[in-house]
Amino acid sequence: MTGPGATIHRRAPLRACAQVACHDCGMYRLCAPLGLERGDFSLLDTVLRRKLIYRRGELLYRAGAPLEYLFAIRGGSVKTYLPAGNGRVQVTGFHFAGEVLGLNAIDGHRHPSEAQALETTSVCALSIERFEQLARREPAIQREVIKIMSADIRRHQELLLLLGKRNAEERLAAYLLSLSRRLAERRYSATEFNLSMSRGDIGSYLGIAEETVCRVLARFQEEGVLATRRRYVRLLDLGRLRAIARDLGARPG
Amino acid sequence: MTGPGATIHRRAPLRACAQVACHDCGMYRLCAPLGLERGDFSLLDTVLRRKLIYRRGELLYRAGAPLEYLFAIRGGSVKTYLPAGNGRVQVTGFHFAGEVLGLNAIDGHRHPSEAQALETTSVCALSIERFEQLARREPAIQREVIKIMSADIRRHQELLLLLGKRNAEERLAAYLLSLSRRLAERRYSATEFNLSMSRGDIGSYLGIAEETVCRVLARFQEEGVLATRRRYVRLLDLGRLRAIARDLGARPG
DNA sequence: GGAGGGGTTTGACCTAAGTCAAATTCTCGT
DNA sequence: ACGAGAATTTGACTTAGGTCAAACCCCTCC
Repeated sequence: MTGPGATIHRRAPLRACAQVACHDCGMYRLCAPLGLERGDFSLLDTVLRRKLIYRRGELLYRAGAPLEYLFAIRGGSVKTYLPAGNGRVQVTGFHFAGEVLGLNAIDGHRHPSEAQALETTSVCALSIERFEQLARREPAIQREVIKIMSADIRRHQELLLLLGKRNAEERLAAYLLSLSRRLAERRYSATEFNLSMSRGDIGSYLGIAEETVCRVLARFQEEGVLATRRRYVRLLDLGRLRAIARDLGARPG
Repeated sequence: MTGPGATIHRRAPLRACAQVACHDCGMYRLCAPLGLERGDFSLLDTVLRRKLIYRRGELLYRAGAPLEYLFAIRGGSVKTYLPAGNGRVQVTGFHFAGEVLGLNAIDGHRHPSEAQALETTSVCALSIERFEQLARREPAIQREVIKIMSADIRRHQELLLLLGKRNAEERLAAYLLSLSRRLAERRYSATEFNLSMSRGDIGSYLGIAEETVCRVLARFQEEGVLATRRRYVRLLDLGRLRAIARDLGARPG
């Protein structure tokens, strides 16, 4: 009754809850020069914030708040979003273990966006003052920041393309593939995972209505491209999904 | 016959064709430490590219090409865009005097987007090798790069908001206000200017069809919000335009 | 375990904006 | 100045996807 392609009944196995090792973390190259791994706890205390665990729904920072810490996600996931005036929000990204948050506030020293934990999430928080002191001395750190920001810009550009030029099916297909790729990079299954974000979040991120997300997922399911049950997703036909996304996930040269 | 609010007849006065002084250029803080202003031409030659003038339609760089130069726009305007598969493109930005192009290629060392002159445009081109040599020694340069990239990210986020959450009228109103503000910063008129980009470019940038751009502009004209004749635009009611854009241009704090 | 509530799904309806096509107006090179 | 071609505008028609509303399904908390 639960063979490949069949509808998913009952509850699916939950994701493993592993955290990234420091070695795999996007902030590693920032932390390493600070000697944070060597157990220098007096320094560690001045750099790290106390609260390192956020529950589902808790905020890492508010939009407009002064930049105090850079956050590296150790485990869990976070959404970032911009307030869009009328109480609505535009989700600008979903972030997983190993990613760094807060860099987009570096020049204004104020967070342009807000960050909220999607599930229980543990982070390393790096004091911005400390960070800047050290960065001034250590050009390698700055070069890392530039790399991270550059990658950020590239991701934004892909999203721009998605929002400007793709219909709902293409957006969702590209989204699922991107998720799949990012999870695979973290050694999770590329074809079977739990979404930590709601349909509404996905819709906001992709610029489509919540209901449209549901409808397109239903259509994909009818066509045998994937199976969903609530937040659990199994991708059944990656080839077809890529065709729908028109190779947005493909990397040239 | 040509009073305020009236239709524009015949040809409108052309914009003044001033270039920014080095002092007002976004690359100034990058150039200054290199001593480029002091007439050190032997250094200048190793850093600057020969061709400094691009005609309308000429490319500054192609998508996928290796990063060779950073470009600072001295005068004129440039559009950047991503190839979107099917031969179509997504315009990702319009750039004016004082802005720096190419930074989004810094970590990949390949241009993710393509840049094309919208009119006769003069630039300073800074060799990336030279730049990186110098940046390694001079942390101040890197800090400037970080600032410029950070501002870039913020602009992208505003655009994301526009593409994800606004209808055609709101997008166009916000676009015109943003143009107006940027031109005013460069000491042009905030209410009267020539667009250097086509309706198609605007539509691509805003994620709407060329025809929709025309129709919305026509509607604005009927309502007395602005007057257009071809690429010449006069904003007649900034208040109303801001209301339509729902204060996207407003700066909090 | 039952009530409550948030997230999800589905249906009906409607509108903003896309597409196709043709007319018109400029621009630019010769 | 002229002609070719590009950009813009307008119209007619179509449709993807938004909105509103109701049902449903879990999950949590008491």
